[in-house]
Amino acid sequence: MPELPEVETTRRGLAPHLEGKRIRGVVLRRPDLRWPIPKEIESVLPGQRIDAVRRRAKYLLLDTAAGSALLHLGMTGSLRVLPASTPIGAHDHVDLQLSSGRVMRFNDPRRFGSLLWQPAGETHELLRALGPEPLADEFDGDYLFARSRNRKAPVKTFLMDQGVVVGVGNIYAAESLFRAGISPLRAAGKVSRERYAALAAAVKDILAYAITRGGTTLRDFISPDGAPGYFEQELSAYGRGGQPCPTCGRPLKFANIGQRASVWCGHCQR
DNA sequence: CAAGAGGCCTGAGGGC
DNA sequence: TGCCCTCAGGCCTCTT
Repeated sequence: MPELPEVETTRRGLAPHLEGKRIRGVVLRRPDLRWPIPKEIESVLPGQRIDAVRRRAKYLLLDTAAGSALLHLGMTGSLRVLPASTPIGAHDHVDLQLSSGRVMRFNDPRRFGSLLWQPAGETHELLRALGPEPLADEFDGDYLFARSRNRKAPVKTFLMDQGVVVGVGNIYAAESLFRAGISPLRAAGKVSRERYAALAAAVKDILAYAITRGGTTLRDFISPDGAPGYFEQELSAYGRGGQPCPTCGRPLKFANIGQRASVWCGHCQR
């Protein structure tokens, strides 16, 4: 499930294939993904040149002079750059035909992903309420401390709120809280400034490192070498419920928190 | 405003 | 071997 490192890895894989190329045509095999695909994708995008491939939160933005195509990978979305002759497979919903002769193909079995449009100079509604980027300087312990006062929701839920900070999903929330030694069940408003400093540092370290590993869950990758993500080999908590804590050896606890599967160490995380 | 629940969607995996 | 059920979960939207 793509979180920030996977989306960033995708962006880095796509950029050399897309930047400076022109979009020759768009093929939509369904009229909608999570939301209806806006008409501009077919009426405005063809003929545009892609000036840059950017990432904001878990969205990818393909910038053109007319505006930006917004892509979200949802749970199961993937983007690949392929020879135009590559046969269509199941769940291949969208093609962008490139002036290089290749196509960027959007595959998404569960269709939680989206393809949207943002006119030049405007910010799409869905991007407006997003919190800061976790790797930006403005995201730190003091910020988390200030935002969390009087919040009674579990700190894990708070950390996964995209209005608080973007890009941290279930995997990296579990790993960051483990690293910082904070119980995911603790009320967000009851975590000290010092411990939030440790948490912010853990989020930054883990996300940055996961990016260097190519993310956690990308398998069908778009780069020419087809490299998958390797970070899953280094997960301490996520998906390891019942197994020994890497630090103290006691069995890791497992429960749903905020309707999300959660794993933590009842001894090391308080 | 905050918090919790519902819903979207399909493949994987377990049980029988 | 094959069917059925449950689960996975980002994140928007609705309800309380």
